[in-house]
Amino acid sequence: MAGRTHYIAEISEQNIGQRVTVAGWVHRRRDHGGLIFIDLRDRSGLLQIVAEPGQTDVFETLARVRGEYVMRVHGVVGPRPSGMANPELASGSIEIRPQAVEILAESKTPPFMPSEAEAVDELVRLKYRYLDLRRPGLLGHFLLRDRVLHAVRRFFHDHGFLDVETPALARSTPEGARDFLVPSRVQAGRFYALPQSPQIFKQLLMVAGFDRYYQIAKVFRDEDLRADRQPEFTQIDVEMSFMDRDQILDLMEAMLHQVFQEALGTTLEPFVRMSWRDAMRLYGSDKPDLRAGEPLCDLTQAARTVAWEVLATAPAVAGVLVRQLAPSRRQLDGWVAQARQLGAPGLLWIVREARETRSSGHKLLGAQGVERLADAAGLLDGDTLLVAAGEDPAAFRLAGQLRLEIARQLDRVMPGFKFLWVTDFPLFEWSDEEGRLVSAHHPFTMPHADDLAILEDSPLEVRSEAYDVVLNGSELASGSLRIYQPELQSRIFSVLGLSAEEIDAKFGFLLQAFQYGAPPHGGIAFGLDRLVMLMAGAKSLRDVIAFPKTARGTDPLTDAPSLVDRRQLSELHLGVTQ
RNA sequence: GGAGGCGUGGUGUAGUUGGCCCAACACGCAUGCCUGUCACGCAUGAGAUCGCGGGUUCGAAUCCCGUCGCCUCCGCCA
Repeated sequence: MAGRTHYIAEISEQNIGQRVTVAGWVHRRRDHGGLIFIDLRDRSGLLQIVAEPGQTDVFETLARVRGEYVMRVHGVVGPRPSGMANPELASGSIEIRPQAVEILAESKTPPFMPSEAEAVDELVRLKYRYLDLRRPGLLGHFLLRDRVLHAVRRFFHDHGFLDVETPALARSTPEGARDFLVPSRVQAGRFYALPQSPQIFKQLLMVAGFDRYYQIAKVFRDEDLRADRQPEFTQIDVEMSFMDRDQILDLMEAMLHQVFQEALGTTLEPFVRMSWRDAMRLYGSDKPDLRAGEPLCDLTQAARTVAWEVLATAPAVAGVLVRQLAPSRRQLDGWVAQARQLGAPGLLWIVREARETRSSGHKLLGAQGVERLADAAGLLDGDTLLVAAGEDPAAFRLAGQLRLEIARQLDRVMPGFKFLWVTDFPLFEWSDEEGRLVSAHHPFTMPHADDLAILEDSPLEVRSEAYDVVLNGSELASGSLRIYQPELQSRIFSVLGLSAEEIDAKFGFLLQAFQYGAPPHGGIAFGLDRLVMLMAGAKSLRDVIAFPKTARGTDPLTDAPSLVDRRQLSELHLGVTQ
């Protein structure tokens, strides 16, 4: 007896009467003394093995088997006795009557059983990640991840994209996230950086005339972690030449449609497209969650005419609509408290009911002012309006956060996948920390053609040809058309306040490349892990990465990062301070 | 860097207004019984000095100080 004839999921009632050999782990055993049931598990599923005492050697072997032992079972597929089928199990109507069994490996009692629920502390699960990954639920995420990657690769290959690898040992670039550094042994005192993205290389590939590039690229950012941020993660990195923005958006959207169709069997709706400005006005966020109900109301104009000066003179007044609820006073107070916690000075509420309109603003605005705001928001009987006033983006951001929080509280977030494109991001933003303008996306982003004239005079007004894919309130991809004219690139650098020497030292090679015939080009990068996480309905990136890091950046399984010995350090010309 | 939550047998939790707790329950584990279970059942048993260090007290899982670890969020993430 060797190998196996079937994966468990391949065995069905069609195989009744056949001899099969299966191999896997003991998921669970039920020992009745005179009768032993074993649920055998392989990657594909579960199957019941029944041992009766008649065949002594088989029975005795199965009697000493324990959870997570590895076994091979050779036997005949049989139907279960009538009334004994288990509808919970795909193989619930059949079982295997073993003729020979082998224990291939014993197992110590595991710290937790893969057959048990998710309730085990995550630190323990990470320390025994190989056991955790045996859990059918977690395994399922990786089966999905594989299908997604396969669909992605097929799409790009079929559309003429070349899969090209770019260096993992690259040059440190200024701007952006903190780099992971790798010391050079050969070049004393010098460092490589692990790529935050293959950005510069893929642009050089466009200069090289590769025309269409993609890569499933591992990238690294040395920043603090979150449930949806790991220090190393995987991007679907894409770049293409001679395409305008809408052609790129169309093609990338087609890619996602195909991936969802093939990996999940889900047909997506066409993606909404929205400018950054509209996204901020309508949702108070550059990554709106379209599942969380209606957009915000812009009440700034309506508020101009009310009696209360604070509202009338506020640069921005934003309203959150909560339809058909009749909230309790306690609920309303809770939202006000929440708004305060988010940094708002206050929050006004208006509840329109058939007989009267309740509001916390009657004293300040008068009944007329309350009605005016309610009308402007389109408030119907039974609806509630929350009003936040403040600085221009701030009031909308706050209202946007409240919109989300309340939708979650009321369990009103719709299921499904709501995609949108957000376009026309600002080219620059002000950095308080650095006291200068910085690129909102990256310094190679193409400015909007209509705004080139104000590049130097009103840089903060300049829109860019940058675009994001947003899925369910989460940034899934980010990209842009790139600058391909060296002169324009120099203008951008100088608006960013980089000196000629700095530019030459940091980006000289790129600018030089652009002097040898750079095609117009643009691209995008998708967060693969985030995509799989959202598709799987997982709460954390850790659930879709085989060997993830903890929130403090450690790996409890291998105990990385670790100390290294003095000799390794001295070879690298390094000393550790402190 | 900041805020919050958590830390008690292998696992999940209870106990946290100090003494009734050298710690309870469930799962798991061991042994025995059990021929149709599928979270099998029944019985018996082993297993934790309560993250770690210090302090207060006649007495600390429980109070105080410090520290470590995990999780979430803010900052940060071109």
